[in-house]
Amino acid sequence: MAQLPTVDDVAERAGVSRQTVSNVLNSPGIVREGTRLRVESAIAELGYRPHASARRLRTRQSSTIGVRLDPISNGISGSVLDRYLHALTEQADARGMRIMLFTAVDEDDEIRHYERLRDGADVDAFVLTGTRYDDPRIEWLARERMPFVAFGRPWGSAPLDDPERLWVDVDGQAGLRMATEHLIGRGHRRIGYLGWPAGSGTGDDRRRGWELAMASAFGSTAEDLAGLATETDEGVPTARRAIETLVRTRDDLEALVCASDSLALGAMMAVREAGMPHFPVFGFDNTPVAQAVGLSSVDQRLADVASGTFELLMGATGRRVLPHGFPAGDDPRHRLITPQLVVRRSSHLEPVEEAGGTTSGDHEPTEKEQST
Amino acid sequence: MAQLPTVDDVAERAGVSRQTVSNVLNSPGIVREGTRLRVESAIAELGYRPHASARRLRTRQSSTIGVRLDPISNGISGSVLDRYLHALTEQADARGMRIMLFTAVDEDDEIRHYERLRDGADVDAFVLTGTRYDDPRIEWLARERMPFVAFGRPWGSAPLDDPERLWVDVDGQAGLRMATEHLIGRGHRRIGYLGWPAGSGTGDDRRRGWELAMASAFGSTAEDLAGLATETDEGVPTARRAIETLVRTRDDLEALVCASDSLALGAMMAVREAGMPHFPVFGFDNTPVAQAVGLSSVDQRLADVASGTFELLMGATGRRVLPHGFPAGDDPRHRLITPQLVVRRSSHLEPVEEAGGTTSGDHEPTEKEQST
DNA sequence: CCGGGAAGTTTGAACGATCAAATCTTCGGT
DNA sequence: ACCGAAGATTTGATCGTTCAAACTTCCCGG
Repeated sequence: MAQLPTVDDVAERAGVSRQTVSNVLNSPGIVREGTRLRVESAIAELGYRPHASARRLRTRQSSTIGVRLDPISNGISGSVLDRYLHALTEQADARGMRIMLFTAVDEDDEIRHYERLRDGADVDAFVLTGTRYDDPRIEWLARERMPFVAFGRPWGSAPLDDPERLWVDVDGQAGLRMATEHLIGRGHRRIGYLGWPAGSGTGDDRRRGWELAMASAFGSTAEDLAGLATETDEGVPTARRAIETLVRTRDDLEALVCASDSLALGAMMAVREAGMPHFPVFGFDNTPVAQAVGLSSVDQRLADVASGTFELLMGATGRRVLPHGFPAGDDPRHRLITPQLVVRRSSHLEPVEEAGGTTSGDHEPTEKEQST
Repeated sequence: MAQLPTVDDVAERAGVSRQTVSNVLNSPGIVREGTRLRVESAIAELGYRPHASARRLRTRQSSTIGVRLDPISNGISGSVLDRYLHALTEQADARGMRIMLFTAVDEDDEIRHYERLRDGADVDAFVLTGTRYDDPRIEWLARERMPFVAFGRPWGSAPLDDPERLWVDVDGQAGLRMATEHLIGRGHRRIGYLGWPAGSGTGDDRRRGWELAMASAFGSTAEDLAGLATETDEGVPTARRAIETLVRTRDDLEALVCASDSLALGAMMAVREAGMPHFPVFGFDNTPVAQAVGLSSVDQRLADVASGTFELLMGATGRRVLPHGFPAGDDPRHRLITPQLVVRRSSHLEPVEEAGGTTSGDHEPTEKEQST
């Protein structure tokens, strides 16, 4: 073949005009059935495919969503973003959209990329990750009226239901509450919490889930809780040292829930070294590592997060990005996804037979689940 | 502003024609200096940015590279591809290129996506990962003369230096040889190998590195080596069981090198349970998990792999993708990257003080290195 | 002072699609 | 049968850029 076929080639073959071919593709409803079939078979015979750039130029839409790939995959939890990215890509495929990546060294650089990608009409919208208090990126996007959705609540000064700030997030509070209640159901009372220093919205929210579960089951006071909680920066070695200290000072501790799998992994290592190989530990994120080492965890349901992202961007079934600030109908401006417990060996008191198979190869959190 | 400025707006402001503005942007050399400066300041004043879709339509280039995001991030080693993707995105930025993602359920589906993305002029080239023996994707791309580079040698029937099959890979053989020699240098002799079943090009290549190191240091025969090697499918639990067996039958084993971090992690768990907390173990991939738990490993230098990918696609400094089968000049059609040892606690006999800091927060393999 | 060629710049067309408006068909109601 | 409106299809213009060729300007040697 000399050249790729165009709408004109298809039109000629089907004995209709350009525009009719275009209509068959974009608004099949307004074309008479006979014509439509004729055009469709011409398309099939010629193997015609619309030229994406030409369409984008004319429609002024790129059907592309920009995502920044963070500079450093942050330790073992970094895989959360990677899995989210994967789920996003699948959703994008289903909606006729594409995901374009870019990198940036810091937030200002990221904003410069926003400008460049917007002005070049490269992307219709952005998806943000790793949001923080009063994130300047969100401010910029809202001010410029650029469509976007943040993965992670925009904790900060603006109200969470601000219609200009769309977000999707995982209900970490519910997740930790579920994990804690699971342990309570297995008969534990003195359940500790290992989290990050106060001040990160995400971390504070997760801790609150543990606190609520403890308070509602045992009426624990703030003092009780403070004695059972430890805070440390993210990382396996830091968690390990923190728990080594904790188990020395609190030898009545029966179990532990953690704000992340990294922390939980460090904690697991510490309790095993301390001669308590079956001390129950719960992580958060359900990373591949948790799966590999048999760590119970809380799965973020990233597929649901991704489909929520697209619902906010494009409406329930829309094929194009909605203008900034105008989600379809009365849709709420956010999605809060309830995560799912994944119970593995690490949260059982008794040793688990080594037969294996229960934790190998599986990827979906189906081993044993408990919702809400 | 009502509308984004176009070349015409810039041209009017600078008192020149469209095409001159275009020339300033694309071939500054042919424009007289005075004119160029005038146009450049008009561009700056108006904040003009070329419209990417219009340019792509006219030039018939998308300046975009397609990458398939694998359906399942394969366990803890999945992060290798994620980090490669990140390195690719950075390189792309530097070359004025973009990375577009797509997903596919299998190889045939992936090929259908190739067709769609090519015919829609969405991408100029593809980057393949996870290649296997006689990979049908490579055959299709070569037959269709679509530019591409594979990360991973196209092990199989075609010769490795086939000019139609460009590839970049990490020299796994050198990596395992380095790891083995490092252990030999520390005085070990009976060094075992834990790898995958024979038949995967990558696995066989890595094993060969261990064999060569052993043979050249101790003159080990094939029989000696067979007794020291174990094979199992990828995965932490499988590795753990395999090593539990191995240490029972070979109580003279002194150290272990593995084909992946997953295997190494399982091995570490097994030897620790067996009461040998300081048994030296080496992994491969330098995943975040290895870093987190202090596992010595072999780093793939993914930044070098990514820049090699772009050198093959676009030439040393080119700004556009080269046609299929015609790399610039006499460049070899491939890049074989030598990996780098990252030595951590897991390969030391003596316990390491718990002070930490040596393995926390770092990301680059700088803790202690040894090249070739 | 003119011819010729290189260097610099402009003009018209094209890339492949969709939008907006014009034209042609179909069909029901009187 | 005829009219009008709704339905279906076609035509002309346009999105913003670069290509190819035409045109201008400039410089130099004869």
